[in-house]
Amino acid sequence: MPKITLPDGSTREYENPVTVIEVAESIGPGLAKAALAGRVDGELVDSSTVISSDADLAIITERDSDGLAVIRHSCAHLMAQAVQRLFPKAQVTIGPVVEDGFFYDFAFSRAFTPEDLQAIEKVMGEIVKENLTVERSVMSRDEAVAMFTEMGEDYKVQIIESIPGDEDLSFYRQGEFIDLCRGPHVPATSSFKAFKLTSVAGAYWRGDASNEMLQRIHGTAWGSKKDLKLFLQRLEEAEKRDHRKLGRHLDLFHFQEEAPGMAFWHPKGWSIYQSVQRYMREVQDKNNYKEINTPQLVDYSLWEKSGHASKFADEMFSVESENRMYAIKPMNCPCHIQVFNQGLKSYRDLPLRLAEFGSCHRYEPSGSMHGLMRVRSFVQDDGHIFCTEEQIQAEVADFMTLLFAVYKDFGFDEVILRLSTRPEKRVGSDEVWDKSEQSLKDALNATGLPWELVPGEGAFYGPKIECSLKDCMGRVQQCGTIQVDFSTPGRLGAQYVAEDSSKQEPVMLHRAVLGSFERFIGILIEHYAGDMPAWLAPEQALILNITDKQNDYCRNFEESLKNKGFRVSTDLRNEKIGFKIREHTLQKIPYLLVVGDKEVENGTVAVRKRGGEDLGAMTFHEFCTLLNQDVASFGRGA
RNA sequence: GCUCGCAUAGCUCAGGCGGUAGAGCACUUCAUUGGUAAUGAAGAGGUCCUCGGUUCAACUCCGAGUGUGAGCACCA
Repeated sequence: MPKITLPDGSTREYENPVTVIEVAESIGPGLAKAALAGRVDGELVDSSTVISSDADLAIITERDSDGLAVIRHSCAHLMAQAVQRLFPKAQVTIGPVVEDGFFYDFAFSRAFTPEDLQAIEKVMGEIVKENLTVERSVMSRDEAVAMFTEMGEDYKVQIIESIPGDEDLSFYRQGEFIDLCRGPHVPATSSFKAFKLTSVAGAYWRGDASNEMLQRIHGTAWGSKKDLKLFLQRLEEAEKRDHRKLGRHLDLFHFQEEAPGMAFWHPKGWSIYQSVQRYMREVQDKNNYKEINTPQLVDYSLWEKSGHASKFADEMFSVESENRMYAIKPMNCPCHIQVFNQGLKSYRDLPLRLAEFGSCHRYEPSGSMHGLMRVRSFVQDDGHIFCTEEQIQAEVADFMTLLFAVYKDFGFDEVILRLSTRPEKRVGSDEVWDKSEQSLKDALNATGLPWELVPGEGAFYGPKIECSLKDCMGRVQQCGTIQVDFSTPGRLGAQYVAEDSSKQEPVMLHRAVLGSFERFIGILIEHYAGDMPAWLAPEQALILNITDKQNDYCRNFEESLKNKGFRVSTDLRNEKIGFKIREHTLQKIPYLLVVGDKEVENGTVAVRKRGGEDLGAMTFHEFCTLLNQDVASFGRGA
């Protein structure tokens, strides 16, 4: 006689075991119709699940984020069924839910075309109309293997064989289609209201490049047609923020065939770059980093000693000159150790924080390059902290504080934090790994923000924290990082004299706040959709005349603002004011200063903000105050 | 690197059963001195990514290369 407690705290008693859907029916027919699944004592289940003892129950509908996940997961099955109706020889593999949608990977003799996608979508619609019931069943591993072998679904057989233990497996059937699945799923194929197949691309079986390539079809599914439309609009808006597009329109940088993966920075883009660099230099100074600069070309032997040559030789650019092999530096750490190694270091010198805006080159795989986000030539805001084991924790904590302060100035409040811990192949004792992982964990916990643990993904020399931001299409881009390294200092002979006059190896912390200037600026452009805040804007204000009678006044005003250190220019062309306003608004200049006879007479400028807001007439002094305040606020809260 | 797609004027894009191409914006010139998102007119601008092949003829068809897009793999 189960007693069901609903989310609002009310309870209902039933004579006999009931299903989720029966409970929904007893509450109301509308809810029963909308029910997609249930959550029983916190666990997601099918709406057909029988509840036989007292339980907490929530009815899941499309309004629930879990409900949306159920729809999407079921939609992946729907798509697989449609694919197999159209292409009986296509084998199914896996079809999980991803952000905003789902995908399913198929093994098929050829790639699917956009026309195929349309056909698949059409068949999906037909299956929805057929209103097939989705039924759960349970089978033993052996039965399942036999069934899929019989069906010729080799990939499913592999999946089942790789599931450990001999627990029973659950399956979902709708019409002629059956798939191995944990569920839960929607009760019937009529549950789908809005879906769309978005793209097709190759993907390796089991994510391993040595395996064959499958065909991955991506789709999206929503609780209503309206939500689907909103999503598609959101995608369109996001595309407009693409830094590659804005980089061209705003004349910031370009790429060309002769230098793949290497940006040509134009005056305006370089201005942003320089502003970011000036800012970082100041931050580093304030935080007791010593800035250095090291060679671009270093004899190959150093990379052999550091261990990078053996691991990354294919990704390093090398140069031969006078029978000597050099590598263009792919990273700065070995060079920083060379600086550390000059002169005898004492424990009193630690922690020693060296920083460099270090230009690096890496031969990134062609398919991995992406605008400014992943390039072959980039500059890191690199830094290495040489310290003792005891100092790790405080240094990591300080770094995280610094990083958040910087991100805040750039207008980023949402940072994705991840901790990558010891990989299988590693150097250093477990004790040391315990300690360094713990230091990083403590630092992460101290931020008070959620973070994700990624076991086994650390570098071979130590664990790391990665701080990522999202680009306009929701792709996660790693920016800041801090990594503990117990290995490289030793390999390259770094030592300091301890209190007991013994020689000790320092611990090295690799750290970067922005990561690379290129990627970070790419992220910034997308974050602001090109509307750079005043402190970063290449041109902070532009003075516009109405007629050429005001030219001298405009030039004098420009000169005075430049003397105050502002980035200003004039547009005195013989064009109508509306035309010039439009043009410079499209160029996203923060302030447009209009000067006509009225302003000349009163010694003012008419200030128009980027968004179109009219701030009225201002004197030189008033405008300076305004711009100074704007610049001083950085990008906080923008 | 892998799968699939794409490459035409500075930019955004049309176009053609194989007979060397067009629009809008930008650019140049002229007129216009106009108060907050496009003044009008005229002009100039292209080895249709590169190299091979097929063909009387290739920007168009085929192949290779390069770059690029989406996804996968990689990311010290």
